[in-house]
Amino acid sequence: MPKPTFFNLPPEKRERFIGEALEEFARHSYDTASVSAIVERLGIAKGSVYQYFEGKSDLFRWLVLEAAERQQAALALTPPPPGTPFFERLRAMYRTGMELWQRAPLWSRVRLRTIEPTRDEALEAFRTEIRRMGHDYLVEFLREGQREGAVRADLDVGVAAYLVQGMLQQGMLDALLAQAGIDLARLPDDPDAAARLTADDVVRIADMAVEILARGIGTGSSATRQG
Amino acid sequence: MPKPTFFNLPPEKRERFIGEALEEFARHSYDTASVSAIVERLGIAKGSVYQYFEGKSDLFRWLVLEAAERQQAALALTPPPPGTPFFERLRAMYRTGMELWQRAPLWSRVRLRTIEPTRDEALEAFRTEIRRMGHDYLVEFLREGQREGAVRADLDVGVAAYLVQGMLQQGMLDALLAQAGIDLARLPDDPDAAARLTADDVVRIADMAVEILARGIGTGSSATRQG
Amino acid sequence: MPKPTFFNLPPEKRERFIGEALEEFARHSYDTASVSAIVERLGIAKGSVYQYFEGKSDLFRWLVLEAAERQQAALALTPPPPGTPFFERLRAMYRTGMELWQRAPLWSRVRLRTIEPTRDEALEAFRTEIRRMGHDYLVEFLREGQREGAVRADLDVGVAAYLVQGMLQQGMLDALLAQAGIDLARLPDDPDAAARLTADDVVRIADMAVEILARGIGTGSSATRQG
Amino acid sequence: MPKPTFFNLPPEKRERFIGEALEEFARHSYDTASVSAIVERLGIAKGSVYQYFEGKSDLFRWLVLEAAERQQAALALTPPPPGTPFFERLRAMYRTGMELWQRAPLWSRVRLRTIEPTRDEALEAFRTEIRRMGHDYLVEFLREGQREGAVRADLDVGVAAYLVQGMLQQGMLDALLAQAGIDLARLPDDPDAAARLTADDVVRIADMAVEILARGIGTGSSATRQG
DNA sequence: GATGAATGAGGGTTCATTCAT
DNA sequence: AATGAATGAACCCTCATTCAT
Repeated sequence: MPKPTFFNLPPEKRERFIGEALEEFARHSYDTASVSAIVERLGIAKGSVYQYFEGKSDLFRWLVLEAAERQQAALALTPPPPGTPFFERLRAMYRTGMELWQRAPLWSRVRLRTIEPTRDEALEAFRTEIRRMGHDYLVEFLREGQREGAVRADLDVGVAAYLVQGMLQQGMLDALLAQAGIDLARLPDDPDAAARLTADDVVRIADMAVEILARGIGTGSSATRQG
Repeated sequence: MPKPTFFNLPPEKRERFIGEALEEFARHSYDTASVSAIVERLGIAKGSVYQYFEGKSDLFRWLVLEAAERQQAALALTPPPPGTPFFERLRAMYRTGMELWQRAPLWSRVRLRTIEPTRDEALEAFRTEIRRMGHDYLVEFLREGQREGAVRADLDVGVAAYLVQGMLQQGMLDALLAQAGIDLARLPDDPDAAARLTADDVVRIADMAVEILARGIGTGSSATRQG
Repeated sequence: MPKPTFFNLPPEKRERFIGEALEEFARHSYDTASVSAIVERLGIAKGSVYQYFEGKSDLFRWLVLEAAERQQAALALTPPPPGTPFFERLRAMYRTGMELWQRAPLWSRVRLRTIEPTRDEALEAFRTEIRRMGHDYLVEFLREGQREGAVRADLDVGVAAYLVQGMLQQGMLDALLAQAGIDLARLPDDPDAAARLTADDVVRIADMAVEILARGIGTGSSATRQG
Repeated sequence: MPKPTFFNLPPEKRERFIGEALEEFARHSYDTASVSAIVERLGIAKGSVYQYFEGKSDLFRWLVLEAAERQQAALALTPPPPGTPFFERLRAMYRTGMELWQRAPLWSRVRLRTIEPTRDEALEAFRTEIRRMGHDYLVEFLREGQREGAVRADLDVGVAAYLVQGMLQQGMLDALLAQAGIDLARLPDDPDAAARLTADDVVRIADMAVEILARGIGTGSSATRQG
């Protein structure tokens, strides 16, 4: 976690720091990201980073957690009204997720850095924990769908959660990037690329994914219709 | 591509070399993999690597292409008989893919290294090309399904291919690893972990994925039933 | 020397400061001791150290001198009655010294830091001076012994002083630590280790050293008998 | 331990390397010695050090062990004839030790670096082991003296060994340095200072130490006479 | 064909000290 | 009087690559 120093920074300076750190870790994996590169772009002394954070891994951890929190906050902003059918809730969730990708692609990218293993053994525990939380959340969500009769009761939700997550994480990301005509590696070079996607593109892709899932794991009793 | 020297190597020596290089790139991303580590384990001179290959990226490229070829070869070994329904062909394809994971997890792991961007700019073109090929292949496969009336005609196969690939690449991999009780990062430490999966486990997961897809993107006219 | 600020400090705060600084320099040599570590444990600002002292070396110098003064004060507390034979005075001196080790091992440890050379050239003059004083004191003490007929008259006290000091400084320290079952490096981690020595242990070791010296450099005219 | 690379080095280059490394670790404690300083003086690349040794601590360990071996070898060169009285053997031992100090003061200095604790936790085990061996050797030597009737039977040799070692290690060293008119810290700056000591000086100091010990711990039955 | 010593830029991290607040 | 952010040099170590042998 950041040292108090970090929060005492003038907001403008802190934002600049976050911006550059975010970009570095969005652009490169944890291992290949470089503290030196960050401070060079910022034009500050290398030692300063260690006034703000315990070290590279501390900075990384904070960015990832912050990214997760911002995602949570965005999802919590527009909660579906009570009684919304399961797959509608899923659709809303992923539309929101994709809008986030558009508005803050770097944060979303860093959020997904937890997928990749690291050479830093101490980070692996953190990574595993974050991943487990994501999986558990999805399992519980699918179980709700089963209780509501929307998801097939015979589905092994433990396994299904991985498949669904794969489609919604890597799959939708790749689809979006292809639509925007940009490669994952180039995204931080051109963070506005995501913003150039039309709302229609985003909605269409999210809806396609949800429809496939609705048919694929749904009972069919509450057929989902596209907007 | 390897220099002639590499192919002139005594087969046993070449195999040893491949084995260690494979393990290094399975264990670590391109950027974090270490040529030094490979030669150290092999007990050969560092310069030898540069007798066999142009350099690190050349070695990586060859391993990835070799992995792809071995996968192709395995798929070509048991071609489905003419007339096999579309989703049966998909199921066979992914069962085979997963059996490959069990038999040769390191090759499969290296094959997927192309998902990750790299700091080596020169490699990015290669990576993009490989990925495009994988995507194109899947798009064409889905189009076949549409022509056969097995896949919904209104599906945007360009987008769907990404979703399907996400589910079948990251999703099935995660599901398999969870079943084997091992983390992706630990896989090369324990290459036998994959082998400990029962054939039943593998079949069950592959079939679940294919069933979800059959319902999700299929027309329902040729419903797939599990064995 | 400390700035006036240091002496204006509330006594409790000053004591805390001394305690942590003492521990740091007891635990580590001058060069490897860390000002940062001290302020971190104290929870005060780094700049404060520079309000109290000129810098790291100034702080170190003061601690060493203070340690020497406290040792002097302890020795002066129980002066041997006039007429006490030479080796009895020596014995009393070293018993007291060892009791000090028990009561205040950290101060004693810092006192001996002057044995070790330093990278800080400016400190070397101070270190040499302190060492010279210790040596001169011992030389003078041995001369007294000669005048009293207790120490052999033909002894080159200049050289002998070094030998005696070696036995009594490094030798007795090592013996004591071995008795306490602790290594010098671990002493500051467990300052109570010294306190666990019984008075008997201490007396026995001090007496053994003094007896060896009495026989070794004494005239034998006033044979020393152990209590 | 050094890598093979080190032993494959042209002898002249290897000697230069040893010389500079030796000087650095003679001049500074393990913690404050600097790999950078060594390579700078040698005019070689920093990476080269890591071709020869695993790292700083590996280099240090080797130097210390090498120093111990050279000392052993020197002692073994002139074994006392059978029947030599105990304190004569001790005297010979320490005369040899001091001649070594004269001929190779840097090696002797590095040998004693094991007295100082280190911040490198991994080194502490090595240091403790080396120290224990030295102590054990002296204890056994004193026991021999007891068996021969030369050392008082009632002496606690475990404790006495520490006292003797203190006198002979720190004490004789300080005496020698004072005689040579040089400080321990300045020794590596002027390695010839030791060589300027006359043989008489050395013999006189060693003999004085042995005589003190002979009287101090001896039975007096085989009185030692000075040459 | 094989070697392996040499390179030197780059990695993350620690530190005592300064100085504007 | 106290703060604590900023500095920047120094630390040890790793790496892919080269090239004379």
